[in-house]
Amino acid sequence: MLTADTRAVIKSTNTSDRGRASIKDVAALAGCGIATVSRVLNGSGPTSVATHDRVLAAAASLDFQLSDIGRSLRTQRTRTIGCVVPSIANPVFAQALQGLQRAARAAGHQLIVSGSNYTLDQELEAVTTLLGKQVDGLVLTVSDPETSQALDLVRERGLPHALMFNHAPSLAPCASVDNASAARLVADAFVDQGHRLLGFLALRFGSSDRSRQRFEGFGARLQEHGLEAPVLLEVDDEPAHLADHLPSLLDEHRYLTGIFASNDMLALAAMQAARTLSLRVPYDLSIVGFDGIAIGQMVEPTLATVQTDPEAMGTAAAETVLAALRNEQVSSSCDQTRFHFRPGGSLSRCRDDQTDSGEVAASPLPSPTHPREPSLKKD
Amino acid sequence: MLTADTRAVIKSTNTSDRGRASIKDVAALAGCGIATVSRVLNGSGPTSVATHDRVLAAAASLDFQLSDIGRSLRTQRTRTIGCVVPSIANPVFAQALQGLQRAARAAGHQLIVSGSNYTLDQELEAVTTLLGKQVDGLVLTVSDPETSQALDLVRERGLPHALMFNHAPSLAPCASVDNASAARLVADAFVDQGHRLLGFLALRFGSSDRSRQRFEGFGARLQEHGLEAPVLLEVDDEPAHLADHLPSLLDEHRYLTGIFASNDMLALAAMQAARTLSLRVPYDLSIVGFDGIAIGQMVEPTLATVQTDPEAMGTAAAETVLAALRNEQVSSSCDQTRFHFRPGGSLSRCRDDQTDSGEVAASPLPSPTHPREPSLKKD
DNA sequence: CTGTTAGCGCATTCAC
DNA sequence: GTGAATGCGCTAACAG
Repeated sequence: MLTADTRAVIKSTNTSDRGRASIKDVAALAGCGIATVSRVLNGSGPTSVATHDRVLAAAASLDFQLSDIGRSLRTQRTRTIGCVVPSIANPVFAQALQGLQRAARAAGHQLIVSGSNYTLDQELEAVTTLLGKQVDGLVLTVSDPETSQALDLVRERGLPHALMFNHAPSLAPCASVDNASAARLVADAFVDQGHRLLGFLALRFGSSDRSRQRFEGFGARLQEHGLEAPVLLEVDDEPAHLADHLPSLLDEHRYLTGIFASNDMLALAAMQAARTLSLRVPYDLSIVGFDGIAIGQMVEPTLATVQTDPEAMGTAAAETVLAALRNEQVSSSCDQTRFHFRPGGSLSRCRDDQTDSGEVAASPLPSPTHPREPSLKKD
Repeated sequence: MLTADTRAVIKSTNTSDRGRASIKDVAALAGCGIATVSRVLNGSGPTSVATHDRVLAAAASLDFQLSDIGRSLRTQRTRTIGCVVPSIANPVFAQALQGLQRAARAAGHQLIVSGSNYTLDQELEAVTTLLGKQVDGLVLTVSDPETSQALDLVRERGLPHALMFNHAPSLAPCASVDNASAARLVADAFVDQGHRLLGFLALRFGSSDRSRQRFEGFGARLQEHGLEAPVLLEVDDEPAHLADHLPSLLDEHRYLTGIFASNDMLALAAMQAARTLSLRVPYDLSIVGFDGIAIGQMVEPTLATVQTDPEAMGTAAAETVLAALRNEQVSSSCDQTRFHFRPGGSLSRCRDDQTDSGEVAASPLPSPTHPREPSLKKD
């Protein structure tokens, strides 16, 4: 009969040779079978305290860790959730990822993140790769749920999934805001301030359902106010080129008194572009964004925007797929996150305002003639 | 001898029953061995066009995809790189992730991202989990390379790795900027503008080597200019609570004319806090940041800062571990990314400046008395 | 050119 | 309580 010590000598095949220790090494060192090691380390099944301790000691001395890929192959679960968003660099998605991460981690899952750079092929490629990696679930923000091959693929596979930011309850569970309704609030805000000539600024309008929904809500509400549809200002270049193109775009539309930007990053970029043109925000041009990212409140003037809760969307999306992984029934297929219009210094009364009915003229309204500069230069 | 069709009937065990098809199903459908399927799908080894096509057809009809976990178990490689950063929500890390992602993807690798929330235990936990997942390599930004258990663990395991933002060439390959030298530039900039009473603002100073290196470079250079060491303003709360604590912190130190913030996010938050206190930036308080994130250029006044290239750091870190994965020799153990001081509206001449030597007094310097409010309210 | 075989590390059934 | 045996999906030898 072999003592534990003797066996310990006999093994020595795997551990030191190459890479990390395997469960066999631990079993050999502890003088037991691999099944026991598995049971101890997983806390499954009964074990005597004696062996329990021996296994733990052995594992510690080898600083052994069960291999996830071995387990995954066996259990067909990876404890991993895939996530693809248009851009990690956009704070709005970064915040959502934060929420996702927290929820996933709390449930013992890791996140594999992929960025699609707002393109359809990278979107599909990312999902394909993720499927190959056998993620247990998927959280996506796609360019357009109605036509997304990526989403189709996931649905075919029957993998637990949820959309973030996208709103398409009939296609997939989603965590989003009601973009159209939110955009209507923006229209109201502009109209309240006497604006009539408005533009809608979007990045790659054609490939973002969110942009379109916001545009439509905005336009529809404007028409209800008896105004014309907003002018669509589209930038479909690389986000990096924004600084180049935005100023000329704004310059071509100087007659506009207000611009609703499809998201806060764009709105901020527009504010910067306006400065380039010596247009003063909000006096010469009012700007409203969408999302409510933190930096919007740090700039001067502060950015008027639709305040949403990206982190909550991430959390909600995560909960949806986590619930599905636990085989729970998902109650609502659609998590509508709260939102509200958040006033800010970037939106003020229109200088061309002609309305005499002072009913809504409660906000501080600068006289038609303005001082040459609001702050930086002295006169 | 069985025809392909007959065999196709015989299988039917796995495919439709449960989950996805396996390589066996494809082999059966194509009427060949699994090895051939593997060869065709991987483009390894020779295959006749005939079987090649049959396999492809079979795979397509089952919409089969090779399982990464099967492959990983066999090859002991996961084509996956783990990454842990303090916070996904900080744009500086988001940008770095962007660079990382691009490089990793180009090399056929995925990224598993984890946030440590600037805490040591989450840092260690994240790395442990990542090791369990058998990532091929690791890219980290740790709180302090000298003492990080997480980094120790990785080094013990002998896994290819690289640090981002951290600068500790003796411990691990790293992609960073020379924080101390960069901070000296900031000191010069402040002194050039006649500032003498300066503060250094940091978040969790004790647990960030980057903060400390910047503080030291800043302080050392100030002393070379014959000035006192900067006052250390430390915020060690949750980043979310910044808005609460920062104003009172600044209020306690009204005598300071300039503040060097450890990073741009903090600097932006400080600018916001200053507004809360009706302190005008830069006239009442000059602020300089560090990193050079894009939003810094979108705010008004623009943020003076040290311009770095986070994306390049991500790329460099990725290249380092990718090279190691290809068994290439890493040339330099340390990739110093370029940086430069970037002037901005948030830093102006000190109003208390007593120097008569008007040599550098080129910047527009407002008179000691200012209008009551900069912009938003009318008087 | 192609099929058979042997594990990779693990969880799990089934005896003991 | 515990161990031996099986197979998850795949790639790499090795025969043929």
